Amino acid sequence: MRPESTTARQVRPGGTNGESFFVEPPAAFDEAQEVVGRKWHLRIVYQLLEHGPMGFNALEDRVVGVSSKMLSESLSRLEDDGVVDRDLVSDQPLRVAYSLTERGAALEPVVWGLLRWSVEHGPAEDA
Amino acid sequence: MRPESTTARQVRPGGTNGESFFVEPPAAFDEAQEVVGRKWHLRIVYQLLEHGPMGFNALEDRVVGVSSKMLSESLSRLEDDGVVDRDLVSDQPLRVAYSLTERGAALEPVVWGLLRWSVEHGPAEDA
DNA sequence: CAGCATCCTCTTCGATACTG
DNA sequence: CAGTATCGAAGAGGATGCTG
Repeated sequence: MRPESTTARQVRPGGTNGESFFVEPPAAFDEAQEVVGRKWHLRIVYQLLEHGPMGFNALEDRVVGVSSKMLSESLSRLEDDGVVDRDLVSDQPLRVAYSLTERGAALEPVVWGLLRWSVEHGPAEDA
Repeated sequence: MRPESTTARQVRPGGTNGESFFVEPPAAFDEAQEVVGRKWHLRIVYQLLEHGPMGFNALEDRVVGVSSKMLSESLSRLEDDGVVDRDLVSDQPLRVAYSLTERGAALEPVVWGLLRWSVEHGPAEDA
């Protein structure tokens, strides 16, 4: 499960885990949280993974509880982050299609991992 | 990669994905985000995964940038969420050890998945 | 259909200082 | 060593209403 074969950048400084104190790559967590830490992002990605490209209102229907403002804002951010693509389908009537980029689609294992975790290791019953 | 064999609860209502519009389980995302959505949680879990149980100050040193206040607050939450355990090691001098619960350790694939994703599908160069 | 503008509130996080 | 108290700034997110 460990990313032994990293391509772009490295997670670990070296192969060995000596006494010499190495730290996590803070930037990696920041990037991850930009996507995974915001309330609607993961839910949007999930819907696009499951059902493929769709329009604004289709998303609004499927992403339970989202308002048009939050959906719009989230989609803009996800676009900026290179996770979703927005394509103009037609002008009259106005129709757009949101889809996942390659970067976005690459989130699939993460989304499923998270869902699996929630399902299999439910909330702590005690508190 | 899909959670075909769920034990506790179900992600999908049925086996079939008909026209009849099913939605994601909102609660699952909420739980996930309680852990993954807060700034320090994932970084703390990461350190405990990598280095095993450790004390408060060891964590403070390893989790780059965290203050004692945020670390304390985060650990309390993670304890409440059943992700980390706090064990009193000795009274004089005061020593505690934080470790992952089973639920916490089960986050390993998610943490690695997220890190892999950041590393392999780096930030969008364009914007 | 596919959004944006405003306003408002609640939470999160950081800085700083202090305690058993 | 292992935390807590207090303060303040920033941002996320919701409600509502309007636009091309």
